[in-house]
Amino acid sequence: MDTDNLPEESPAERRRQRVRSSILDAAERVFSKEGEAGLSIRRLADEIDYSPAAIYKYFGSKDELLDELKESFFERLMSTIDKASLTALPFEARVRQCFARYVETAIERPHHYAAAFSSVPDTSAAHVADICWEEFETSHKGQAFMVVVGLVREGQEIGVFDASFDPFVAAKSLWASMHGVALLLIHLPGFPVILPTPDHRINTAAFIQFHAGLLFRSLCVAPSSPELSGQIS
Amino acid sequence: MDTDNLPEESPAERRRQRVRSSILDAAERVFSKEGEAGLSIRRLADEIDYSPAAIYKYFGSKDELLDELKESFFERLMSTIDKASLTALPFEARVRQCFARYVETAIERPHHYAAAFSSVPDTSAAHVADICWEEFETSHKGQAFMVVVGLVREGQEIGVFDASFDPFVAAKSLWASMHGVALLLIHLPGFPVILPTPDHRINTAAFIQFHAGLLFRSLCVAPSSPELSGQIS
DNA sequence: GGAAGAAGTGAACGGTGTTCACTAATTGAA
DNA sequence: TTCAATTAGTGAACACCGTTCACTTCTTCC
Repeated sequence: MDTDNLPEESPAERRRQRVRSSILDAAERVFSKEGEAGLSIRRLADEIDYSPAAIYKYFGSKDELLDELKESFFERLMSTIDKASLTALPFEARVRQCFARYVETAIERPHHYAAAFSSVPDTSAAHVADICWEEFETSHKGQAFMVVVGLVREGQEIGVFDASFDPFVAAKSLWASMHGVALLLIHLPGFPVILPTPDHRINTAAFIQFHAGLLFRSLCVAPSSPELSGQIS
Repeated sequence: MDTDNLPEESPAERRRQRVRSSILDAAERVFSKEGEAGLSIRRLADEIDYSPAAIYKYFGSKDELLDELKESFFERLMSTIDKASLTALPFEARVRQCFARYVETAIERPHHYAAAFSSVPDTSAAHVADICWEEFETSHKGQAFMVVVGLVREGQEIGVFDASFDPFVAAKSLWASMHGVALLLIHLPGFPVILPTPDHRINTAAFIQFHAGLLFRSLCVAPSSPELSGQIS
């Protein structure tokens, strides 16, 4: 039992992994193109020439299969932002890079990103408080978040960002903003170009850069008028 | 034909409207609580003591029914932001109010808001360019957007906001940010409180205000260092 | 009163996720 | 090598879904 998670090299196990991968590959292929709507167990079975019931020997349910797809996408998203944060660029360029790469990666696979944030938990009970930090911190989501926290802290240390902001809260704001841009571009892709006159039309990449500029700006040391800062009460 | 949209007062018509409303009411009730997942035609039929087929005498399809739910929610959302923009508050307070009321209204009905932005159009073809401004401008979404554009313009006119920003692009940024905060609060409601130490915990309302402050700040006249501004290339 | 039309229904079609008894293949030990 | 034990894979079924359609029943209007 102790050796369960080691890579068993028995032919049976390798065969099993191969079939499992072929299911995931087919799922990835269909999901990328058509999203959750186009992905059914029966179609997946068709695609890999197995019976629908066979899939259940490899995945407990459709949701479990989908979760695996989403999780591996999150891994990619996390590694994207992590890599961008480790470049040798000057601070502002690095922050903008992180933002841009995150949004670009998100809209590259719109169905994945949208589906990853599609569940609406009921906020009725005290259940909300159950979500604990430990659980979050070890997830890919959490790791990506910590990268953003790190950037805020760095900006504060070098005196570019306002040190009065709580880095966690500021990072949350930054993330919410990235999230919003990514989802707006995914759900309303025509939006960046449907402005009234050609003069106002800008493309997606330029908009991402513009927004990154605004975000950076919002955290910088305070402009002259101090009453504008949004402090936590 | 010209009088089609006038309220016909024949008893038959009134009866018809009553049944139609009862369907929508039941749908609203179920959808608010359980979202799209819990709402089926058969269940709706059960709830109002009709057969499933009867629903199709009133709505062409389930999607059509859902669209009506979403549309009326958008109407409420639009009127919320519109009303907030017309208060007699000073400029900054008014902007913050608009932001806060938008996000609050969104998370009040999480399923509605999430569903309203759930379709992922394929960005493959030139189809994207088809979305035209006229169509957008007359929608509730478009009207809400124009309110934000108006606020940006006002800020620029009174010299609080940086006049070099294109109001449409800036408004789009603002909206993306509001959108992101709303969706983050909907999909990860535990997020605002899952910070590592109690010191960093803030509640939802405080976070919304904090973010509003950041947003306002990001549009204000430039801080001393001019290279920080995010201009459109 | 009787024709025309609208309201409402039950049964069916093709689709979905999932289960389960079943067979066929593979494995490991005697 | 043989044989029991385990695993892989299947087809049929269940309970649900959105939707359609022939059909009846009720209402409206001439």
